[in-house]
Amino acid sequence: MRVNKDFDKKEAIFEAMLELISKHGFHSSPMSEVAKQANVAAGTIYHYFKSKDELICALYLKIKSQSNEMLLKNDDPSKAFKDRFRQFYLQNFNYFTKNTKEFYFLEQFSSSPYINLVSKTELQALDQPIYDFLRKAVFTQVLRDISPKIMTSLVLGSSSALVKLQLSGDFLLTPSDLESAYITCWDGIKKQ
Amino acid sequence: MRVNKDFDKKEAIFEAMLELISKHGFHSSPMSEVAKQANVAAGTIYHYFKSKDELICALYLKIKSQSNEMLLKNDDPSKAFKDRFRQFYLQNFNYFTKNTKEFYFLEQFSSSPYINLVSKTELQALDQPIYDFLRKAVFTQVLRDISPKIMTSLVLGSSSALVKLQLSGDFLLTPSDLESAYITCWDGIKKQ
Amino acid sequence: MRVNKDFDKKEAIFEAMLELISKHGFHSSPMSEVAKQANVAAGTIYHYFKSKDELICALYLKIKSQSNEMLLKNDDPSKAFKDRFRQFYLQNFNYFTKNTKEFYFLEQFSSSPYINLVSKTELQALDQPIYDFLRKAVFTQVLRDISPKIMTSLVLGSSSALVKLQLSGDFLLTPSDLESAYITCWDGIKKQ
Amino acid sequence: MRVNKDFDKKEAIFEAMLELISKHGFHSSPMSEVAKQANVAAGTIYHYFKSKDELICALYLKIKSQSNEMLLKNDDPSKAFKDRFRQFYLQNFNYFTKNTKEFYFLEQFSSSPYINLVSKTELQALDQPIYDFLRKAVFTQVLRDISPKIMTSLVLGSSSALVKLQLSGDFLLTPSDLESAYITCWDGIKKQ
DNA sequence: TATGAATGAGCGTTCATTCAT
DNA sequence: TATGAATGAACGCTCATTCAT
Repeated sequence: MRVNKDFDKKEAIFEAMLELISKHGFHSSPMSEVAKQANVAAGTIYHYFKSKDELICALYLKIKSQSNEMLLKNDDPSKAFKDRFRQFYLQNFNYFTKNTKEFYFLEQFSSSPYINLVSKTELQALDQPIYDFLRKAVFTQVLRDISPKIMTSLVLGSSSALVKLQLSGDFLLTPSDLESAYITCWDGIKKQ
Repeated sequence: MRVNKDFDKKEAIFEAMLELISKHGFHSSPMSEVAKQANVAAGTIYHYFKSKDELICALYLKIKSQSNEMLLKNDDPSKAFKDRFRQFYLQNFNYFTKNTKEFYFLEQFSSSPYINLVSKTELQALDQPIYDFLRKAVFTQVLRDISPKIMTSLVLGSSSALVKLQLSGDFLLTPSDLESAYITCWDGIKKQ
Repeated sequence: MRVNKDFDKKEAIFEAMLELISKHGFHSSPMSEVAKQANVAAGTIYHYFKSKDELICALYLKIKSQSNEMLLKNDDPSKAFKDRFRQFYLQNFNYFTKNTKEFYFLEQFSSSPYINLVSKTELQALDQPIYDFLRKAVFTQVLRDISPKIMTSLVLGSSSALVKLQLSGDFLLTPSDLESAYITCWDGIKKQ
Repeated sequence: MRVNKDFDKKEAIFEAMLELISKHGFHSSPMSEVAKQANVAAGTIYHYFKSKDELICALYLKIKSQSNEMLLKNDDPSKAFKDRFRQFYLQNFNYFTKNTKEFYFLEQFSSSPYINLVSKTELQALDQPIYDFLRKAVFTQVLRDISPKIMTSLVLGSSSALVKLQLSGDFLLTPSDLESAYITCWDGIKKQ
């Protein structure tokens, strides 16, 4: 099937770029290498993407949306919010700790000027589920009364710092370390 | 004077590289442009640094050590730890919010494979003051009993996420927002 | 046709490099000039050769093997060895005297550290025909009983010195000069 | 003393350049490295030599004249010419076999376009002693009646080929090999 | 005379992109 | 659609040479 073939190639290109950038960074990930790893010709990439920048941006949106989907996948709105937050916090750690290529890529991209190439509204749309998740808890007075944007930043910031610590290899977090980290975060943001 | 001239050129090169990378990223900061902005010949850079990579790494160590020094500059050990923490937390925000080039550069560097080019012991030495600042508070039971490494990650992670939020332009934090953020962090990490 | 185009470009690059090096030496034969003379883009050279050094070495092996083939092309094993030797000796002179680019290039290469970049076994294989040509004559007691390696050196050394003399322009060898040179060499190496 | 100091520096520069070129070739012997090895500042070289090319040419003339002087140093005109020739031939081999830097440098220089930078008359003057040595023997009918220029070429060519063979490491010549080589050469050139 | 920091043209090489097939 | 040879601008870097000290 044509569609599947297309899908496969595009997917292979994405996968190759992800692998290369996560490992070597933007400036050591030439298109020729992407082509080689994706088993396509260099020119083929340009049938799917206008330019290297566009490919990288598309990859970012794809990975970002995939991961965000993952993070709330097991959310159960019928549970107590504290439990839902714990589930979310640990899920985040586990997901990126196991999908390191995705983590390294997202970190690099969002810390670099590349981030300015994607529209802010598109970015906000991607973070909307997490944002909403926290915002509702603010409105229902489960969480402190601070701007949901700030709250989202604080939670995600500390959470990804935790992933970075684990991946650095300097410190291996035990399950009980994780519980401590989660409760530290929770005690900070909960309605006092 | 020789020493001053050297200092000036090396400093000018550092400054030019910092400006370029913070604005355009590693791969859009050619040495030729660095030379131009630093008002030196291209070859001159190579009297001070063996390679582009070495220059970038040296710049990282310089900026990182300068900023870390700033963060605890006004620390007053005679005060209550909570106040000292507040001072540190706000100082961090203010410093990077005003020195955006430094912030963008540090973020990019530490999120990229470049970070692997500097020795871990050297990195740890740079973070030692902050690490010690928090560690002592853990030992004196002012803070929760969790690993100082984890605590450092959580605090710095949430703090730099806050800076990122401010610099993104999406949300301008008021002084009272900052107070909320600080107290959120504090309530999380303090001994319960 | 692909094959012919490849052949043409590679050949053109070889030809351009040969011309430049024979005329200006290694260090005054920039790749940009090679590209220009070969009517290809600079980058194209790197589809065919990994580096300048590799191109130069490949060129040496090509020229060396081509010339060695020439030298014994008209050898007629049914003739008396003395006649065969004369034919070989004069052929050598004539070939290099007419193909001066090849001569200058081979001389420069084999006198320079470049020679260490090609494997000795590969080099020996190229000289094998000439070596065998003389070795057999030693074994059949037509030539003096000295090591074929030494004999090969003596013969080729004096022969290429002759070419150098002619090409220097200081002295134009007549046919009878050549006969004298040949017989001088022959009288030295023949079984006394 | 000034003169001695000058002499020392110039000598040190010569020595450094000789060492570098013999080992790495012209294009891997930067002036900065010459300066370092000679223990002088880069600029100092330009007090003694106008340019790199001039330094290299001066070095050639110096080495060439030194070695040529060596080659006939022990010549004893009262002996039989055959013995004098043998002495010369072996001396040549021994000298270059022991002074390999000089040999490699001379070979590289005289095979490269550099040779065109020195005046032919100057070159001829340097080779005059050897030329005369053989010419007289031609005139006195000890040697074949062929042009002394050709004779010089043949002898020196085969002789330096022998040195090359030895230095290549492929074949270690014994004293008896040397005798064979000498007599081969002699039997070729002597009056038949 | 001696220094060595500074220069900048020019080098070898890379790589995003194109286009004839 | 897919290819990959070809392009050439631009890169990081070198190095012969200069000149203020």
